[in-house]
Amino acid sequence: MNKKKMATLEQRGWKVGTAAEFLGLSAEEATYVELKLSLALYLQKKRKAKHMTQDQLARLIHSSQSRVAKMEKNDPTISIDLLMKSLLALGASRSELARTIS
Amino acid sequence: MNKKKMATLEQRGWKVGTAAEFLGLSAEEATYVELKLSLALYLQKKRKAKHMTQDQLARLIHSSQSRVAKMEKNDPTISIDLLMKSLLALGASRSELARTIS
DNA sequence: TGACATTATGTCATATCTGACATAATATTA
DNA sequence: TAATATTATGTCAGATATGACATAATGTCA
Repeated sequence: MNKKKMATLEQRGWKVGTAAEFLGLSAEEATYVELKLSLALYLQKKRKAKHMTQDQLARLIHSSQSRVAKMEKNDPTISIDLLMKSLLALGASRSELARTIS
Repeated sequence: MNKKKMATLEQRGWKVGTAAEFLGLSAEEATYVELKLSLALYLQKKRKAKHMTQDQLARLIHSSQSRVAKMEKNDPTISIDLLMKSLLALGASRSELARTIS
C-alpha cells in the first residue's frame, strides 16, 4: 500500500498497519513472507506468460496441480526451495530470481 | 528407459523427457546448488564480519551450532528457507539477498 | 443455461528438514 | 607442548514439506 492511500484511509478513521503489524510478525518474518510472496506472484506471471495451466506446470516440475495452486496463493506450507526450483524449471535465471527478490 | 516404460508413463500423463531434457534438469539443479552455495558463503562472511562464532549465531536464530556449520558447508540437508531466515536474522535486507543470489 | 476447463482447498502417508546432542577434527592461545 | 575454543560430522526423534488425491469453487464458452 502506498503512502497516499494510507493517508487517505487514516483520514477516514482507519488504523492502517502493515500486514506484519496485523499478524504480529517481526520485521524479519515479514520480510521473509513478503519475499516469498514476490516469488509466488512471479511464478504465476511466468506460468501465464507461457500459457500453461497449473496442471501443466505441475507435470513439468513433477508435482501436483494442488501444490502449484498453493504456491501461487502463497500458502504457508510452501517452501522457498520449492518456489525457486519451480521457477528454475520454468527457465528463470539467477539474475531473474534476484530481481524478483529485490 | 525403454519404450515400454515410456509408453506406460505417457499413458499416465507423464511427459517423458529426452536426454537433453534430462541434462536440462541437471543444469537447473546445478543452478539451485550454486545459488544455495552463494547464500552459504555469504552467511559465513556476514557472521564473521560480526565476529560471531557459529554457536552465537545458532543461539540468535534458535538453532544449533552443528546446523550452522552445515549451512556454511552447504550441506544438502539445509534448505534455502533456513539460509534466508538466518541471513535475515543477521540483518540482511532483501536487496542484500538479491545481490547474493545474482 | 449447461458442459467443460481451470483453479482452490482440505486431507493423507511419506519424505525431507529441523534442532539437539555427542564427539571428532581443527584452530588458537598460553 | 597442553589447554581451550571453535568448527565439522554423524545420528536421532519430532516437526515440517511433499506429492497425490478428492472435491469444491470459479471461470469459459457453446
